Amino acid sequence: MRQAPAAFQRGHDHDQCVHDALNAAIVHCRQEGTRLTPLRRKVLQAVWRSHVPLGAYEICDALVAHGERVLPPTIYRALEFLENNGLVHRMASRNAFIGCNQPGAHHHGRYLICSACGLVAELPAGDNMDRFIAEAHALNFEARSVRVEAVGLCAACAAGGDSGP
Amino acid sequence: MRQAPAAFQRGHDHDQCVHDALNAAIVHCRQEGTRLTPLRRKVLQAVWRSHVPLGAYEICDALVAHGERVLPPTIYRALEFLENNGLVHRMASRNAFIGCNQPGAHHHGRYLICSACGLVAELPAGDNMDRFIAEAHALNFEARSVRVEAVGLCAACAAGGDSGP
DNA sequence: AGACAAAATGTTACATTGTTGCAATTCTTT
DNA sequence: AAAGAATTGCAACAATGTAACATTTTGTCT
Ligand SMILES: [Zn+2]
Ligand SMILES: [Zn+2]
Ligand SMILES: [Zn+2]
Ligand SMILES: [Zn+2]
Repeated sequence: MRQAPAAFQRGHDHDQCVHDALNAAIVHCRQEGTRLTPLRRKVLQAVWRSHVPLGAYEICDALVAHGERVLPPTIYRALEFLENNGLVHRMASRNAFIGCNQPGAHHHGRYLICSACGLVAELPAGDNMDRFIAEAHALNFEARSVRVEAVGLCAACAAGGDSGP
Repeated sequence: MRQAPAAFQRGHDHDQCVHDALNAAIVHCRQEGTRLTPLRRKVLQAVWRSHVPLGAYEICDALVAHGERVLPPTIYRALEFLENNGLVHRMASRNAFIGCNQPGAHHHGRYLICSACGLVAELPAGDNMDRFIAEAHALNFEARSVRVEAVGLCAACAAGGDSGP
């Protein structure tokens, strides 16, 4: 069996996980010439601190808990920036946001969502995306972006495990 | 090129489309022993009248326009019933609902969503679903339901066409 | 440095979407 | 008919998302 995504590994070094994501974002924005301001960095950090997608108002609360007073419009604007720059993804089915582990603007997304603990892992794009796009094309539909969301149980929860980090 | 889904065929007999869907729902509920009450039937009809997904409040408005006074909680309950019985699907990315053309409780969903005219077509489950589930399984994730949403342009809109029904 | 323009953030007020709780009604079973 | 379950009506409310405008910060050009 292949290695489970980091989000599902209960023992993984999550501080490192967040740290690496922030560094990758800093590098990415420098390369693109976009501005990862302190506020945006804090929002991104809050999102990454959880492998369970966070809602906009939960991000507000998280920042307030860190002594930052930030209101919804500001959060939504920061999230808009982060999403446009491929640093977070919006999980529409949950009204919540998750950090992207493969920054770089627009790409198709494939997600595994545990219905028990809420953890979400993003998979790298696979060739079944291309097959689906080809299938749509045969129906005369030009697909620009494709999202696949699988809801089920992660290994820990399937094993009757406790809720995760 | 294969035949485009009915939702994307501007000339299709949409009255027939709605009529067939309602009949299929009636048969399905009779078989399952569930109750497609007048209210639920009206909600289902309102949803089917549009191949563009309707929000809950739009359904309210549609019913009011037909002389029915119905409030949100009632709509949401009817939609919950319809979704549980596989008669409508919720498009989370749009906070809206679309009729299912292949009733029968829980099945994976694959949708083509036109970003220009908003029309949505549901495709029958394909084998790329199975491949994806197998891939998830190899990562120790038990997928129970999978949704694929492709956003792009339908043939009419790609051709610079007008907005559709 | 000083002046200006652009971008980002703060703030208020509001719009939209979805839910809780309970009363009234309708359907089913005894 | 009487009791019990399911459905619907209704009022109030919670959660999510946005519009409009003021203020601050940042970058650029003299
Ligand atoms: Zn982590
Ligand atoms: Zn889990
Ligand atoms: Zn139709
Ligand atoms: Zn279209």
